[in-house]
Amino acid sequence: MQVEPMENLRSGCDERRNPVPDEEGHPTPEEMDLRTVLHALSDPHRYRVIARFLREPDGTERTCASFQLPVSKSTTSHHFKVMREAGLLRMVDHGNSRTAVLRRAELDARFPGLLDLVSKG
Amino acid sequence: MQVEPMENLRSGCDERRNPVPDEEGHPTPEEMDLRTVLHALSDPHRYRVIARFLREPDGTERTCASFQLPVSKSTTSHHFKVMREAGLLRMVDHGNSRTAVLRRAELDARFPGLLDLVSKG
DNA sequence: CGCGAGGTACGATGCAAGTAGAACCTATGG
DNA sequence: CCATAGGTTCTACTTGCATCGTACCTCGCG
Repeated sequence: MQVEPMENLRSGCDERRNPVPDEEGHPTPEEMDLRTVLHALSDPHRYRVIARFLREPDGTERTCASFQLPVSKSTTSHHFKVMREAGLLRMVDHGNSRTAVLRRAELDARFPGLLDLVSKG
Repeated sequence: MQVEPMENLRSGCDERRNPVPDEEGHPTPEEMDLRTVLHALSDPHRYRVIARFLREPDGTERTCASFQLPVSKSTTSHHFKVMREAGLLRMVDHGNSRTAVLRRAELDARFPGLLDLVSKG
């Protein structure tokens, strides 16, 4: 149950098994709303997830369960849905499980400095 | 009975810079918490107030009522209290009324880039 | 001196959001 | 082929928060 890096580097049209990312509720950078992102980050559990992603190399994939949030499985899923719909995370289907990836480059381009604030926290 | 007679600090009505931040519940930059600030900004009304401040010259003072938020007087006061306690605004006593000032320089130093995001919004 | 304007404090209320349990889904692996 | 792991969805509960009305405060001004 360890985290495999998998080297999922989104270079150009890198698509694993998920041809259309937007169909799963991922907003494009233009669709991202700052207030929605701020609200997503204002929750302690979600903030912690993003902060932890920021301490790891770019492109790191992690399962929702690997964060071991002190909440139930369904609540964890809810929080990841909020972050996904805000544009913070991208969910990648891996068959058996799904992993989350911080949309770092897109967020840095859309909201410059925001992730830096979180990483400095 | 419920109102503590805090010492009256205004020796001059046109006193702009308040040298003592903590007396009225203003956090120091070190006391500011990013999550608290993000939560304060995630509300549409509060976001609008900050965004409007950012369109005006630095140091601009405005009364709470001047924003004409589509909410009641007590709700407006509540929102300004949230922003004040988060560190976004500084309330300045002017005897008859009070004005709010965006703590721009302090926020820029404490959370670099945050206000820029709001102004680009 | 009382009145009004601008704000704050408090209690109540209604809705949004966090939370959990249970049922369900999908792919992997024995 | 079923058991299991990891996630999602549904429903329900509960907490938090925005909202409002009311009461009250503090000036400044008739």
